[in-house]
Amino acid sequence: MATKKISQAEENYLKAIFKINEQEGKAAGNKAISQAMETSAASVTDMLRRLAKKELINYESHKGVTLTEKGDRIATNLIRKHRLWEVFLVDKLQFAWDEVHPIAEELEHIKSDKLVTRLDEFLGHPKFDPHGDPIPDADGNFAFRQQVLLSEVEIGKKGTLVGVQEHSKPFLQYLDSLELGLGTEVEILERYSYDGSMRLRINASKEVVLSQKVNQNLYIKLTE
Amino acid sequence: MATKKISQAEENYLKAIFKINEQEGKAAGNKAISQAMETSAASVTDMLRRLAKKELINYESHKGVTLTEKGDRIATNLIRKHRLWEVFLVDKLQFAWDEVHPIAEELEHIKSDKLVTRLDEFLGHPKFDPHGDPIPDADGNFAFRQQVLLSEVEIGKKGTLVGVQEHSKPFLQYLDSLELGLGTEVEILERYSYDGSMRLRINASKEVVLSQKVNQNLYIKLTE
DNA sequence: TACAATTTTTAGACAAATCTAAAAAAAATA
DNA sequence: TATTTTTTTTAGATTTGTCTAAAAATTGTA
Ligand SMILES: [Mn+2]
Ligand SMILES: [Mn+2]
Ligand SMILES: [Mn+2]
Ligand SMILES: [Mn+2]
Repeated sequence: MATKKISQAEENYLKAIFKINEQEGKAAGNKAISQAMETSAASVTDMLRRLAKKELINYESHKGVTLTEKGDRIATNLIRKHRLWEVFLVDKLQFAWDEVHPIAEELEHIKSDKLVTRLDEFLGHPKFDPHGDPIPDADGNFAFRQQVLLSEVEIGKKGTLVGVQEHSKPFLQYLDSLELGLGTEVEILERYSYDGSMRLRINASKEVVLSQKVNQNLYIKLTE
Repeated sequence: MATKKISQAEENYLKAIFKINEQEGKAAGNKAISQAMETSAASVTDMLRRLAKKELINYESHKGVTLTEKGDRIATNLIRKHRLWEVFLVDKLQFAWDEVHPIAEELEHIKSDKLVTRLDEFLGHPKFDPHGDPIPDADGNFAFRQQVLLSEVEIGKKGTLVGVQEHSKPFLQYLDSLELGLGTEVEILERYSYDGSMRLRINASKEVVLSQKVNQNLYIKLTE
């Protein structure tokens, strides 16, 4: 019954399964996992068997996997650690939001509950990470925030940029070049139905035009 | 020529070899390494072959090992990271000096030069860690400090506690219970030749008696 | 429903890091 | 120097995490 040791590789799989379950709203297939982990399908089958033996996932051949309660707790805690470290890197060490992910990918595996507690405290119990993603609390509860994709917002409305759907370096750097970041105020001026692009005023001054690809990846919190 | 990837296990061996070389002032034997790493002698032989193939150590069967320049650079950088993280844990997250070692043992393996640079800056370029051990700079140079073992100090002399030889949790906790920490002022009042114990005044007030075992593990910087 | 495409599993291998038991080499000692 | 003790290496296994190629199962489509 003693909780067996969980390797870094196993932890990464659990996190990947958690995210696929969340995004697709259903059991994660071998294919999706192998893509997320950038490994072969055969490796995934091997690992799923190991995780099932440790009772971290619910697994039946050819049926896709979900996390057990134990697996869910571990995955949620990893996400908590990952996002707290990202906040540390940006807020305390002045990293840019496009450079923190790979470092947090390593830091999330440091095993010390006290470290997480103290870090959370040190950072002032942040509720969202540098990309606007919610940081689960110690019990695994994610903060909820009312938000809409920019692509869904009507003309004339105003709001604040609170999150990004995409996390890639090129995307984040493109936003930087437009001076768009979390907290930026936006007002929708126009929408071009031809290609789904939109014209906005940002921070009550400059105007920018965003392609559909971009405005489908930005989360806005509407003003009132 | 491209620097091959170095595993966490390999890094830990390099650090152990560095420390044995330093402490014993000569090539590290298989036995000493296996004790430091808490592994079998056979595992050490295996690993030494791997490290030699990667040109990180100078190794000839039955002759003991030393680090190559490459190996030395890696070991020194690990020590730098380990000690910087210990400072972070104590100074920023309020950990006690007896709890940080195992966590730093994991944190030292995070691979990002920028992270080390930024952390060092954030901490104000500390020269010594929470145990008084010198933190090598980015070029691998260790700060030097004039210090003596308490057991060598003559009666009547005064000084400041600047370092500990032993790092074990029980030892550090015992010092805490005596209210002895880095920076504590000590004055040598008496030395009992029978068992090598010493009577001291600390911080110009309380008196304590320390056994030889203790006073052979404390480094003092003499006043003047 | 039958065939084709896709997904998943199996079989067989490999590198890394470890182990135990036994053999070989070096060091200590009588 | 000869013998004993200690250290180091070898031999042979094991676990973890990965791979490729091929087989089996499932899903999609004509
Ligand atoms: Mn990770
Ligand atoms: Mn993030
Ligand atoms: Mn370590
Ligand atoms: Mn230390």
